[in-house]
Amino acid sequence: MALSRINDFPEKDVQLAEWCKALSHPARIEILRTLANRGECICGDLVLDLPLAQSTVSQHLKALKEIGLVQGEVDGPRSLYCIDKKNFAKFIKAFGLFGELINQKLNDEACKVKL
Amino acid sequence: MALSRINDFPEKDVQLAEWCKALSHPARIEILRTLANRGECICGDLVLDLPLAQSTVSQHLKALKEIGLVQGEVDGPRSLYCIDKKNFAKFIKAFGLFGELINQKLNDEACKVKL
DNA sequence: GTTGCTTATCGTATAGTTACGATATACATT
DNA sequence: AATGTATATCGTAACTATACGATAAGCAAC
Repeated sequence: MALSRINDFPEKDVQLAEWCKALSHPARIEILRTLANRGECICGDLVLDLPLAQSTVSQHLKALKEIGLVQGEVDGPRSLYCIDKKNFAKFIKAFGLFGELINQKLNDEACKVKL
Repeated sequence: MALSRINDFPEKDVQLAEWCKALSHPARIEILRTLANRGECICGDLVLDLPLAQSTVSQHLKALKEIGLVQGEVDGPRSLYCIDKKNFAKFIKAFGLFGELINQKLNDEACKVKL
């Protein structure tokens, strides 16, 4: 790259883009859904659920943790994960506002282009 | 990669992941918002709006078109773009179902892990 | 037909993502 | 202390994304 231009964009949009990137792989979607269904999971539970190697699942968990959508805690020899409710709610809200805004405009003003 | 495992995941999740990937860059978020606000745009309008070169904007538009969130049409020497309302609505709906499901579970069953 | 304008595509460089196996680390249990 | 279990991290490979400039392609207007 010539250099990333990410920081030339509004912070709010950068944040929404990052959250969406967290959902841009089906494994991470599955992980979040499983964590929601079970309340909490150890890494090994998720490995059984997913068609991926243990190290790969651990990597996806790390990504979700860094983005802030899950929390992790050491529990003896295991690691216990759960969804970070507060940040997840922020994400849902930000996405909702974006979607609402667009849907509203699309209703007001029909798209004139036909392909 | 050892080989992509994307197709070992449920089609529904792969689709949602792809739509989210479309929003995983702030330029594409901006493009969608601008298209919604103005109803339609030519590529050059978007280039003025964004801190990116013309070829880069064209690339982002191509990506959005391939994913199905925007439509494009040739208009003389220009290209006219607008949001693909139908697919955008599908995306919003799929995302909403995912978010709802998770929020519901998070309310039922508090996350026990604290970090 | 030539000029000018707009956009797409090509070539390319760099950075980031996804995936795995192997290994290290950390704790429990014997 | 030694062994076993669970997970994180390292090393690595392949692929994908981001970005730009340069060029090609398409159309309008002269």
